[in-house]
Amino acid sequence: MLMDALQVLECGPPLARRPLGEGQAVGLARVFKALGDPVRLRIVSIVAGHQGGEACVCDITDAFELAQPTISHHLKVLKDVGLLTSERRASWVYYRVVPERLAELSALLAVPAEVAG
Amino acid sequence: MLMDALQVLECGPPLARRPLGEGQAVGLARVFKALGDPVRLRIVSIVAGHQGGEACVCDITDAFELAQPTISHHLKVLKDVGLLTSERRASWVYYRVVPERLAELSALLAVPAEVAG
DNA sequence: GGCTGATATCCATGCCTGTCAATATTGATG
DNA sequence: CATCAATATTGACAGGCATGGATATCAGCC
Repeated sequence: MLMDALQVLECGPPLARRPLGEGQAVGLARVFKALGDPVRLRIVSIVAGHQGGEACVCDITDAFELAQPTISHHLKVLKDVGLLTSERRASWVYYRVVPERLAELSALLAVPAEVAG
Repeated sequence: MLMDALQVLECGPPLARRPLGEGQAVGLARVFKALGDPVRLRIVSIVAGHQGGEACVCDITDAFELAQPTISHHLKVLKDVGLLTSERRASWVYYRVVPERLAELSALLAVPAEVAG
């Protein structure tokens, strides 16, 4: 489902080199849209910066004044686009970021010399 | 309005170093949300990759099968978050990307060693 | 000043989404 | 098995957003 976008990015040139195809744009837009919410951005930040590179849902929930289902919803969105993975250990579920995914986006937005002047 | 997010990013560490504050997250989320649409993503790509680093609205409109007001709307969104600038020359309006803005996002998503393992 | 082409704004509409209450699921523990 | 804590799912609702038609603005031209 998202694999194609991932594929495209891994060997793809940055944004400016050639116009994005519609399919690639759809896949990428989903990932950016997932980051396009303040709560989700903070979640990624919290998880990425947490001890051991992982955080359990309770850690995240405590950082917001939002209902637990809301946090769960946001986690699902981030997981669906491949930005987070989850692993259950005992009663707790631990989330961690997918560094490759962030790296792809970072590379895509890296400004090539032609444009940067 | 968006200057604060810009400010924050310019000297800020990447996502994982410390949890994003709510205000920063709101500003950044707006930019990511602007990129969270396939049409807008392609627009940025087209403008960035266009001859001379700029494209007029007609160039962009021709690349889609969307009504002109729709393209105009997307351009406004991208401009409002600081990803594009526009300049009127004669009858045409030319848009260009703001490289610093892309660079900020790219840097923010760059994966630090702790997380990349 | 009128006319024409390029772009922006306004308005309406249908769809998407963030939020939460209620409920279900899952795992540990007694 | 009953219970409790942690997390996910469901359903509903309000606000937001992408789209396009109609219209306005703006620049060049006759």
